[in-house]
Amino acid sequence: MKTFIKVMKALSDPSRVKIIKMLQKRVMCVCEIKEALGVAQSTASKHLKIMEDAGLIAFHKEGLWVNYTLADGSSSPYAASLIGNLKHWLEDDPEVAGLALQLPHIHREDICGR
Amino acid sequence: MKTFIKVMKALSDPSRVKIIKMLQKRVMCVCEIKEALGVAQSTASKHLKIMEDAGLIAFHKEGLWVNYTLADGSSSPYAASLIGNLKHWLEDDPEVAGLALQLPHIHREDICGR
DNA sequence: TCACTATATTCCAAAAACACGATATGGAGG
DNA sequence: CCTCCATATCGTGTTTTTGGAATATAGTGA
Repeated sequence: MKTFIKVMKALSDPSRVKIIKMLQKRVMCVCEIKEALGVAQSTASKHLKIMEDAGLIAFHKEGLWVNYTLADGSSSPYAASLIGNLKHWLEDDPEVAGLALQLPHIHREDICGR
Repeated sequence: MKTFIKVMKALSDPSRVKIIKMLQKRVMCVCEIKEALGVAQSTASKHLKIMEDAGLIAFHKEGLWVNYTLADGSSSPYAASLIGNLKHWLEDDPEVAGLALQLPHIHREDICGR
């Protein structure tokens, strides 16, 4: 029950759902996510931790950068199923569509080294 | 997005998930649910309203009783999908299994007219 | 209409979620 | 070893969620 609740809670916040939808398009680092969502860096980082605890996303470090990706689903069947559903879900949502449009113009090099 | 978040929030509480699991077995009225969960009547009623708003459950009145059932899924595709998944999910959860065992011994006539 | 009963709603206090700024951590390069 | 930078964590104030008691509502039968 606890692991299930954790996944549901993780998907109960619009910012976190938007992160999932962005990660469907490509790998992202924390500062790119913070930029896309327009939130503080600490806020982005915390959202990512919550979703990682739930088994929704994974990361691998590459020097100073931390690249976040969708989880492969091996850690939580609930997460795996929801990730699958979210492939089609919310594709027509205006906020999600807007993010998809600006995503190609967000590059980590332009954001962090400032 | 809002309707999706509503469904996720509705399923982010253990008591509400337990209600879904019980409604998979049979129709229940508010006082039966309150008894099974061991919560106040107002609490049970509020949980039910949240899930009804999310399109997860439905009710029809029968005199003073209000019978709650799982929704048919016509009001929310997200709810429909999750309800489908929850048919198999959490079947082995100890709390859910315990509820399933005591469910046959809970009758509205024994609870309310007291 | 009046009393009774199952449920809904309101009110309030406690707990959790959330966001931000500030600080800590840890890898990379000199 | 020291500095720099991307990210993580901490501390704090604010908002949302939660649960129960008390009250309101609505259906029923007399």
